[in-house]
Amino acid sequence: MRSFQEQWDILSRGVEGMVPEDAFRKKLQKSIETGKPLRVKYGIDPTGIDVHLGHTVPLRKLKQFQDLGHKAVIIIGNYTALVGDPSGRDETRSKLTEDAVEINAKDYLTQVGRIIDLDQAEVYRNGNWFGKWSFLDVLDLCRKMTISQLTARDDFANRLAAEKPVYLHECLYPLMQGWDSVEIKADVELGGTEQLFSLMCGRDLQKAEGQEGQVAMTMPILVGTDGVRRMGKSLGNYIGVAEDGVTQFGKIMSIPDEPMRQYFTLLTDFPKNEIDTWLSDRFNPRDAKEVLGKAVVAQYHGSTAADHAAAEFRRRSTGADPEEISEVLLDKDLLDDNGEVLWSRLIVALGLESSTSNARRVISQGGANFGPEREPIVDPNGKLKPVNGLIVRVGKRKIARVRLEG
RNA sequence: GGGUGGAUACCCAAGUGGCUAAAGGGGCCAGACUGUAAAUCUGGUAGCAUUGCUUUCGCAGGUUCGAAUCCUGCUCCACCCA
Repeated sequence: MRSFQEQWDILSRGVEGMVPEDAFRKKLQKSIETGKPLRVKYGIDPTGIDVHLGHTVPLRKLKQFQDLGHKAVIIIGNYTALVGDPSGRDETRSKLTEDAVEINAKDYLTQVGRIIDLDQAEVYRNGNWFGKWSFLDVLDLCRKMTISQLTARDDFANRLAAEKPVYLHECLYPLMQGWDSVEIKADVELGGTEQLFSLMCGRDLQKAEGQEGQVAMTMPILVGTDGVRRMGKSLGNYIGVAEDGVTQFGKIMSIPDEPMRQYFTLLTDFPKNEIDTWLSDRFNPRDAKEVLGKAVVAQYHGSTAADHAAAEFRRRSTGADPEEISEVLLDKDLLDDNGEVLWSRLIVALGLESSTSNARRVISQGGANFGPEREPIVDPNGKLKPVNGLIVRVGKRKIARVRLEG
């Protein structure tokens, strides 16, 4: 087992807060002395299906614990998912069915397995215990918190101030999450900064049950590809771990410069001095972003794929077409008696635009071209006689090849 | 139980009889510029058989030459008082 200082250096990297910090030091010290690994909890609610880089921030931290010999304990919040975490939310989450939650849960674990060694981890569903509770048990749990404690939270306070609803079941969420810690006797719980309330709730409940009380280790919220708002699926600014390398790489290249340091710190293992070098004036931010992109893609697809993604990106940035162009079989019904087809219809048929109106728009704006010479398509009412293998481009990214029948 | 306010396009939000496919903002799309980044600027953003036609303003009816706007009923939501 590594020394205290070595572990501390790794584990404290990129951490927003440890509450309380000295408790963590003690726990870590004790773990080293006794050889007993820390139990590190991370809970996820299977509400969606795409694990994105924002989720990987605490997951990567969990992996670091794991690599240092500690025990990763993953809680699948199949019961809490039915409630909906109000943290960081300005509105109530919608309810899921139990079946949907279970499907999501399995899918989640597959994706989480890309980061965590699941064989070495303990995985629990909190329905295991909550499913057996009686109403009396629930009431007993409610006894542990006051309304004023709840309303002190920004999430709720803001919503109340904005005259938006706060439901009773949402108030139970932190208590449920906290109780999970009691059940699994967590030493540390990981979460985003917005989770602090729930994490501390776990600590309080544990102490009330005669346990030591976990340390809340909060991780910064990763900003999304827009560089402004938190990364999230519903905001459309996320990079999914299941996405292909070329897509991931392209998205990373498209982030603003400002969040680069955060991305480097939270998503890669580069030592700090190396990150400083990349982000110094001596390097073009573009190149630094490329390093970042490769490092991230390599984690999910391997270094070969990362190199390929970077090369592919360069190809496109020099104006070349991508290596692989999707081919679309053209329905001959679209052709008129002369064997011609309207450009606008062709563009829709190729899946480059969603409606002929959109296609016409993009044509009249000069956003479409075709053929090896990239001849512009200028007339929204124009037609052509399509040939096999014809390449049509819309905008900078959308491209497709025509295939005729036979 | 009582009262008040609300439901408008992807989202927020104006509009209270015709000039409204519906202001403004966000998002998104295209173009310019660039490091194919961001920022900025320009244009666009219901559909179609596109100089025209059709559908859209919670739902269902009604009044009117004409309704998102008026009337009736219904559904849903929030807040306040108890």
